[in-house]
Amino acid sequence: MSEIIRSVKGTRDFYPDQMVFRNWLYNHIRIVAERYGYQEWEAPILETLELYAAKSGDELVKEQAFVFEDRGGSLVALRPELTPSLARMVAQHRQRLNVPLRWWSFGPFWRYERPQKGRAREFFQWNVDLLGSTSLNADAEVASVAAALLSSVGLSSDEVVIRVNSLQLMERRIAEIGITKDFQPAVFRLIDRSDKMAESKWLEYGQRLGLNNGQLTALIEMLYDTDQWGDSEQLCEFFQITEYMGTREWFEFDPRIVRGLDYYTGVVYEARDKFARHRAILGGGRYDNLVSEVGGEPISGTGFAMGDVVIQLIAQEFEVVPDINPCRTQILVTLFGDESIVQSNNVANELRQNDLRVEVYPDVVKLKSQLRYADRQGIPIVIVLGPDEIEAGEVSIKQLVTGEQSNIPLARVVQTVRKILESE
RNA sequence: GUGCCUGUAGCUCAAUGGCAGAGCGCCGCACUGUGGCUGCGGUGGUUGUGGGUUCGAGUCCCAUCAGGCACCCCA
Repeated sequence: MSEIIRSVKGTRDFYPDQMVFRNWLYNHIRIVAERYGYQEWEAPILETLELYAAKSGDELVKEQAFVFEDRGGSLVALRPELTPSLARMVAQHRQRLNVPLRWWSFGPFWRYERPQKGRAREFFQWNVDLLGSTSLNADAEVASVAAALLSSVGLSSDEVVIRVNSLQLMERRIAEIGITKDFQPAVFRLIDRSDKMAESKWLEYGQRLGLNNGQLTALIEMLYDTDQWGDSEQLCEFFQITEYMGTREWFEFDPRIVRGLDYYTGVVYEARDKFARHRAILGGGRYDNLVSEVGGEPISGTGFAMGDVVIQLIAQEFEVVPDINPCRTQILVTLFGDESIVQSNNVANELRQNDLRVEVYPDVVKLKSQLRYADRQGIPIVIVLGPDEIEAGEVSIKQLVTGEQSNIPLARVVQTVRKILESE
């Protein structure tokens, strides 16, 4: 045998037993999103590079996008995020869309980075956005959808927190410290790293940026001031609304949250496990200018994205993922010989016409092997159909969990199987 | 792109520079028309690849490929 061709770095193979998690997550996502009135949508997986060029931040486009030339010579990118596509689609059909828009989407994304814990090059991402409202009700609602999902999958606010901040508040604070506006992006990055770097390194880094000791001291003091959200009307209102929405317990003010994407303009947040041992589970916030930047009429939006990788790590860590059998088959019909293939298929078809999920064993092999297969697949019922049963116009129904087995007339197969399945 | 760590059976991992092993899995038999459990037997390998040092390399050295982790960035 020649060597097995390798999969592409950073991609993951989803065997049936691994699809179970993704589908489980997707089901929770759909139910929660619909509960809040959000509609599912999807964008192309390929977009022109131009779409991302000025909107997503240099790093994401220049370093992390999968970019290539198509056969016609145009530069296209595998989408590294969804929000620019959202902005484009909204801009294209602004007039016919009934605002406010509440949209959600779940699909694959690609970023060319070194795979590591919580990060893959191909990943799935849930996006939730509300466009056409500048009210903090919208921010609080979208963030509450995030909280509702966390709750829905079985996590608690003791395990996961959504840390919230306001970019306006931060801008004000930074100005008060005497840092000019052009330093702001660099200082945001410095703030972002404050819990990652050792304090001495962090101070060094701050000095390199040109901050003096007084400014650094003031900055540190600000970063530890967990009560200052009271100075932000925006945040006061945000927290107040989450109270009304019944999700207040999930949120916490954190002055160190400044999101990396360039297009955020207002309230921002990210969810982490309580002790921040993993990467962010989800991140989001308000973006006021995005749609106008792709050439549309200005429309304000707020939304978040959640990747599938970190939430899986967290869900496994807190043991909230149920044990689901990837095999959904309810009944296996055995095959005894080439002569009895008619009878086996007749029984299977009758069951299928009654909405039951049925397999017929494809090969004439020992009954032992057929039963062992059913056992390993976790199929609860086996219908044994051999010469004796056929002769008598019966089938033999075996329940693998209890080992019980009985012969019944062919005409009563459906009702008997139904009864067994209902009693489980 | 930078740094650190790891590559041994299908899987998880052992093996002072000196005969490549265990558990699990898989296959068979006990039980030729009955799974799981048990007992017995069997299958398991170019030690990632290439080179070097050595009487002798899974082990040491170099290169290379792959994977993991961290940085960068971010879901």
